[in-house]
Amino acid sequence: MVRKGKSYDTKKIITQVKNTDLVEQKHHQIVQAACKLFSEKGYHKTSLRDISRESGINLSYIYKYISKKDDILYLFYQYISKKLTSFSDKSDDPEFENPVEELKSFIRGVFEGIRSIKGEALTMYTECRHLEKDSLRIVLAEESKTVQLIEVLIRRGIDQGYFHVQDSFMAANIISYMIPFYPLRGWNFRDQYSFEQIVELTTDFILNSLNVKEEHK
Amino acid sequence: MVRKGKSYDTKKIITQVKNTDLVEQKHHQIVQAACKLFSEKGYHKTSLRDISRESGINLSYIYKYISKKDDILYLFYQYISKKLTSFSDKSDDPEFENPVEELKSFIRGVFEGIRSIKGEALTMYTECRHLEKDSLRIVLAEESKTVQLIEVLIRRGIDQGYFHVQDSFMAANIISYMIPFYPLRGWNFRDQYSFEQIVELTTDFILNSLNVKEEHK
Amino acid sequence: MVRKGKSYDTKKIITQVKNTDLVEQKHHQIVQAACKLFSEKGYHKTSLRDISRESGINLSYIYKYISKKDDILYLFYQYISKKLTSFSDKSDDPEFENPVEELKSFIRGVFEGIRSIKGEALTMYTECRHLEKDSLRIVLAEESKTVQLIEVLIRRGIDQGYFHVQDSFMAANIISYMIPFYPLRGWNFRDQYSFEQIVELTTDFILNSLNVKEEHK
Amino acid sequence: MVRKGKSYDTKKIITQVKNTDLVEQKHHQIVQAACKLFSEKGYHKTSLRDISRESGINLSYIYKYISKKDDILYLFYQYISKKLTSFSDKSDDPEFENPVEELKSFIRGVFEGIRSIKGEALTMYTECRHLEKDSLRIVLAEESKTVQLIEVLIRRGIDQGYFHVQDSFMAANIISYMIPFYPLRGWNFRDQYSFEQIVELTTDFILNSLNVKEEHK
DNA sequence: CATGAATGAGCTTTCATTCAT
DNA sequence: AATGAATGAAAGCTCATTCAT
Repeated sequence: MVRKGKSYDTKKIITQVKNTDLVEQKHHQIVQAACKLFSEKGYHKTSLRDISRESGINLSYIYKYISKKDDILYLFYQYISKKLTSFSDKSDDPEFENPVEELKSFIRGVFEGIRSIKGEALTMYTECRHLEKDSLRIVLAEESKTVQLIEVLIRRGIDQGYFHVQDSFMAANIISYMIPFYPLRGWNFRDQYSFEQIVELTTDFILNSLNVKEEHK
Repeated sequence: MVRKGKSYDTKKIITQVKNTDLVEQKHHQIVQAACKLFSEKGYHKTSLRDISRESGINLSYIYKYISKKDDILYLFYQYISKKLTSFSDKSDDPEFENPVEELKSFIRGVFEGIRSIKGEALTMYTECRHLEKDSLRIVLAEESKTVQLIEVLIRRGIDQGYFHVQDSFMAANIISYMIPFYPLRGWNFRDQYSFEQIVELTTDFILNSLNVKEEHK
Repeated sequence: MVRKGKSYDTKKIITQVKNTDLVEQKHHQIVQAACKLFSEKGYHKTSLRDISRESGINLSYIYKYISKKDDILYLFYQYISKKLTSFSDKSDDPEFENPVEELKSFIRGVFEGIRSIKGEALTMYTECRHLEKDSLRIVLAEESKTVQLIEVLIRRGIDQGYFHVQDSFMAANIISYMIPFYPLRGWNFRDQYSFEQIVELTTDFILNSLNVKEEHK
Repeated sequence: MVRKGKSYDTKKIITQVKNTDLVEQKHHQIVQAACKLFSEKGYHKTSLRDISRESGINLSYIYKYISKKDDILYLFYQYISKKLTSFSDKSDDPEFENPVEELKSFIRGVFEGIRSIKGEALTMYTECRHLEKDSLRIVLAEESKTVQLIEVLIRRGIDQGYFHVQDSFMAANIISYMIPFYPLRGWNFRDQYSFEQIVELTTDFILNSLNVKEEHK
């Protein structure tokens, strides 16, 4: 039951500079600065002057590569989204023994990935409501894709008799919602568990919820 | 294993007016306005002028009851926190048949509660990082209390043989993390499931994860 | 043939301060500054900082009394318009011997008036195209009124046999167009004629154009 | 009484490129763009970027042909001035029956001419005060020439007994001031008169003011 | 001859906050 | 207790202009 088949377009940011390579490079510089600053003080408290200073690009010149501040937030999201997607996209990986293994690998992958960008991830989940309508839709669509990916995996697991759940789509939603658990809730237990333990416990929690038999874990 | 024994102090907001009743009343007015405005446009885009207008309290006069804008964010959190706590605090409820029933009732309670303040809840989870260090610590401590509450419940369930989990504290953390699932992720499925269904499916997911036997559900 | 009977509304400038007297006083201060600065360097080259400095009103505070820079241009026009109207409005004057005398008095009145605000008058005729649509309409309507006033005078003159022209409305337009002749073209002859001479010669020119007989002049 | 014998120098715009033909060609391109843009939004609201885009000349490259933005305004004036002059310069025309006919033809000529460049004409009269001192002097000198031309015509008419005025120079000034009557005041009657009517009525007005006898009109 | 990269200065506007009454 | 007047600082954005190739 894979729902939603919308086309997930990417919004093009209007730049005055045509040279695509350059644009990409500058955008990268800007995003790097944004990552740091947004993580430190959030989107609203980060001024374009801050970004200019941090990125080393002259304030007015930044406007050759974006057309408004909001574009930077979107750029930031694009960048983080891509990273997140790369963590969960294991299409090129070796075949898995079974869906349980695959899910475990998936969870570990995204947890490790998201841990590597902890600050940014927090920012991401925290500032997304300030995206413009357009950008927000695109970002959410991206998230939707992850949910679909998980659902496919779950359905396969169900078909093969490993998972037992009432509703694969809702399960997928919940699991995808678990992804930023570590950066968002870490503060409450980070000093009591190692990262390894957290992954393990969370994975166990999820597998249980999918009614995976003990012997398949 | 109930960890953390910190004293959860409440930060006193420095006011120029001493009459406690009055302070409380004005704070209430301010928070009411804040709730509406923060939900609409977020903390940063809400100006004190907006709050003054919405609350009907003269702009300068507001400063008799707070000392900086951040105080209002904190006030807002205090208010929402209390609401959230009230949803989960069932100490005065009738005895439950068993921990499973109790957990189910708890989940339903908080889901319904949080649904009733959807806008504010979203704001809460989204703007909390902009609290000042002090305020943030207090708010997080409040959250911690909920986790503890859940953990107690889980441990009771384990003792009575209903739940089977490796680590009750982590389980409690995850479950508490699930609380704002509905307002935060609703956008992806709100049009496909009724609220009832969502509660049911989520509950089922959680009970599974706690290895509740089918006959006890 | 008095055409155009539109209602000439005045646009209210949106201020945050309610006290009408104060608003009027501050507006006056602002306009005084604007008069000077606009005359010196025109509307666009005058910054709000300039106006703040010149008027002695704090930059941000100015915005309590206007809502955008354009408002100041409009305020300036209102002010000058009123002055101009006062020059041409001789309704309270003693009865004139005949329309010729009345016209002569009118011309002298506006010439003297406009001369007294020379700098501003120039600015007025020069920057009006930068008014917003709304404001422009109002200002032009004001001008229209002057034309009507003149037309009435001419028609009376025609009826009484003093003037002889094909089209009173067009004549009125031309005469009204002559009003800023002195400030706009003065540069070409100001050093060769006294103000008196200019008034006299222009008046003569106009009376001729209306075919006033030599004995009536 | 032809006064003013100043030498009407043309200000040379300092260009980095020496090739005169090229300079002229580029200047032409620039002016074409300026005409359009100034008419649309005025001098100050037109940026060099706009001009670059409209003219198709690279922004930095424009600076090889001018040295500051003001130069473009001056270029614009030169261009329009030349056009205006061409409208009034009928030296190569067939001989006229008499000065009345000549004046009538002159008026019609400039009215038609100015009508053909209405937008630019309005801009011209509206933005001229923003010219730099130097440029302004030159432009005004150019206008002075027109006045002289008219004065010569009037004096001839006086000598031949067609016109009767006190002061030919002032009359010439007034008539020259009438030239932009149509573009500047058109808004007040353009929908009530045809262009033909306006020319006719204005001409009549002027002839009257010069005391031309009815039989000579 | 022609272009893209880059900059400094400045503009309008908004805001949190304080002062005086 | 309550209000209106007033301010300094900064934000987002645009522009004329220059540099380097």
